[in-house]
Amino acid sequence: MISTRGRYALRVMIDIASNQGDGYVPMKDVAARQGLSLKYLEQIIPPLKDHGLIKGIQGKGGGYRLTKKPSEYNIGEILRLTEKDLAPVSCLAEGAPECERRQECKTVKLWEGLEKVTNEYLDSKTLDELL
Amino acid sequence: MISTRGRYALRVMIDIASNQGDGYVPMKDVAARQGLSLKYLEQIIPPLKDHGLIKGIQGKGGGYRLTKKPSEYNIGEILRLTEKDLAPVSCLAEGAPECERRQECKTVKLWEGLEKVTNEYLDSKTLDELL
DNA sequence: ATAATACCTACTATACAAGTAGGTAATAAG
DNA sequence: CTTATTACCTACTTGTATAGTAGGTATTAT
Repeated sequence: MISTRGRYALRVMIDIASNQGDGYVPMKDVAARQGLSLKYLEQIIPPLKDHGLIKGIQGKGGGYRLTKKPSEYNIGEILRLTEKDLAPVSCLAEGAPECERRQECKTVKLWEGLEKVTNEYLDSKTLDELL
Repeated sequence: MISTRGRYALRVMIDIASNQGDGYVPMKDVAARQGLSLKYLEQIIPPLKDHGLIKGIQGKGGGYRLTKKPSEYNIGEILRLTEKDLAPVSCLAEGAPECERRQECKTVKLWEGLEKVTNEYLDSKTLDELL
């Protein structure tokens, strides 16, 4: 299940896209408009910045803006960066210990298929479709 | 993310299908073969019985067996019964309070689409495909 | 100099997942 | 008809992750 981290990140991206104009959008304003905790958003945002999806500028008049056109973001990349893991089961999660039963496991292909289907769906949707 | 409840339920169904022959399979044996806690499985199984997916018989020589052919079970129904909820976000979960932002929410259609995609995938797979 | 912003790290409360525990009721076999 | 074996039932426990709160520092426009 998608947690608040991923859901809020998406709302932040939508909010920035809707309000950036040709300037920068302060997270304080995003938090107020979206009814979310500024302090919590500050913890969610960093991976989006570190991977170049948004650009942040400090100081008065600063804030964030998108680095690409909304149509160039797919939802999957936003969620994969902000959500712990998009894997449908823990044994497919990144950094999960190799399962002893992997060889004889009758269900692993099912889960891999499910992971593929969800990622394909999320990668097929772009940010501008949500505006 | 699919929890142990759903994953174990699936393994139980596979195990019963593989071992029932023309008799009944004790959960004790399933637990031993699968390396799972009997006591925990006993908590997971009831909804499968209550909805007629399996039939239980008490007493010596008792156990469980399937009520249909493996090809007649789809994975989605097994998971929906044993997993708390298959909804991708909490606001789409059963019994969730109506979201105030529902009207203005830009993301709800995305989540509904994701839910549809995952359910369609899981409903398209049958138990016999896992044997 | 000041106010506003991003940026950083530690801590906390709560809920839930994943079991453990200790029984009772039913039934086949000896 | 006693015993062993099974399903079936309900309460309790423990560890971990989520969803924050809290208190700062660094940077920059005015």
